[in-house]
Amino acid sequence: MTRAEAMDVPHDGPPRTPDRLRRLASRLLSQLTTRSDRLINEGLARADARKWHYAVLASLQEYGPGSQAALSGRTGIYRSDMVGVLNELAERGLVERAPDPDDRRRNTITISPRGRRRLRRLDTVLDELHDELLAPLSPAERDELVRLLTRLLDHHTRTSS
Amino acid sequence: MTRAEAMDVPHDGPPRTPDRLRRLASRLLSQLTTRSDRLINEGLARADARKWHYAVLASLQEYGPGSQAALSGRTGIYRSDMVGVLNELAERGLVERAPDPDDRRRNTITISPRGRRRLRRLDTVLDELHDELLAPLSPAERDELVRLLTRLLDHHTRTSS
DNA sequence: CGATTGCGTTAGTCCGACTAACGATGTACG
DNA sequence: CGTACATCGTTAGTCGGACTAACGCAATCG
Repeated sequence: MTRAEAMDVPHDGPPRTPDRLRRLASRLLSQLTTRSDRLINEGLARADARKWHYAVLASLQEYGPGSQAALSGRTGIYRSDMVGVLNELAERGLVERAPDPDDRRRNTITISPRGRRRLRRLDTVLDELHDELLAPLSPAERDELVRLLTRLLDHHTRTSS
Repeated sequence: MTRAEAMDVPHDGPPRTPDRLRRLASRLLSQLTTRSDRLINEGLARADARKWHYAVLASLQEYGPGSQAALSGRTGIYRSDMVGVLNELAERGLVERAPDPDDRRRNTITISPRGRRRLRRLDTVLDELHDELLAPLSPAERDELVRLLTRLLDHHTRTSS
C-alpha cells in the first residue's frame, strides 16, 4: 500500500516525517510550541527574565495593583507558582508586596517605577523574538495566525474552564 | 498610557487577561497547545493509546520497518524515550522487535497486522479529536492554519536543527 | 457562636523534552 | 593487524511547566 511511496526514499535517505504526522494540527502545534518556547525562554533569559515576569508586570500595568489570586486569574499562572514568581520580581525590585489593610489574608501587589521600565524593555525584547518566530510570514499572515489561534483558544477556554 | 483602559474594568470585575498577553503569538501557541495536548492525550488514553504510539505506527506504515534510531528521526521521539514506547507497542502485539542480522547493534522494528488495524482505528479517533479541537474553524480556515503552522515549523526545523 | 470560604504558601506529582553515560558492536585507518 | 572512533539501544536522571493536596490563617455567613 505504502510500498510505492517507499521508493521516494530509496534505502536510507533523509529521515523524513510521515505525511500523517505532518498534517496533524495537534502535532504541528506542540512541535512549534516547543521551538517557540525555547526561543522565547532563551531570549528572555538573556535579559534576566522569564515569561511569567512579563505576564505579571503587564497585568499590573494594565489593570493596576491586585492580590496574588487576582494576578493568578489574569495571567493564567497557578497560584501555587505565583509565590516564586513574585519572589523573583520582588528580589529585583520590580514589584512590591504589601499586606492589604482591608483584608489581611491577602497581599496587594504593586508595580514599581523600575518595574515599568522593565516592562517597556521586555516589550521590545519580545517584539524582536516574535519577529524571529514569525519570520517566514507576512504581516497579514501573522495577523491571520493570531486571529485563528485566538478563536481556538477562546473557544476552548469558554467551553471547558 | 494604559491608564485609560483600566476604566473598562471598574473595580474587581471578571479577571480579564491583559491585551499585551492576548496578542502574543508565543503565548497563544503555548496556551492552545496545553489544551490541545490535554484533549488529544485524554482521547487517546480512552483508546488505550498515546500519541507516540500513533507516530511510530504511522512511520512504520509509511516508510516500512526500521531501526529504533530511524524511527527516532522520523517521529521526533528521542531515542531515550523510544525504548519505553516500543515496549508498550510490543506488549500490545502491534510491533515486532527483531535483531538486525546485518548489524547486530540494532533492532529492526516491524509493524504487525494488528498494528495496522490499530493504526486505522487511531486514524479515526484522531480525526474526531481534531474535529473537536478545530471546531470553531471552517474547513478553509483549518487548512490555512495548518499551512501557516507548517511553514513556521519547517522554517524553524531547517534553520536550527 | 460555629461552619464555611478565600488567600497565601509549601510540598509534591506528572509529563514531555532533553542530557550523560555505558556496554556492545561496527568502521576507519595507520 | 590493532587501536581509535562512531553508532545503537538502553538506563538514569535533569529541567521546566501544569497541576493537586493540604495547611494555617483571616473573613464572612447563618
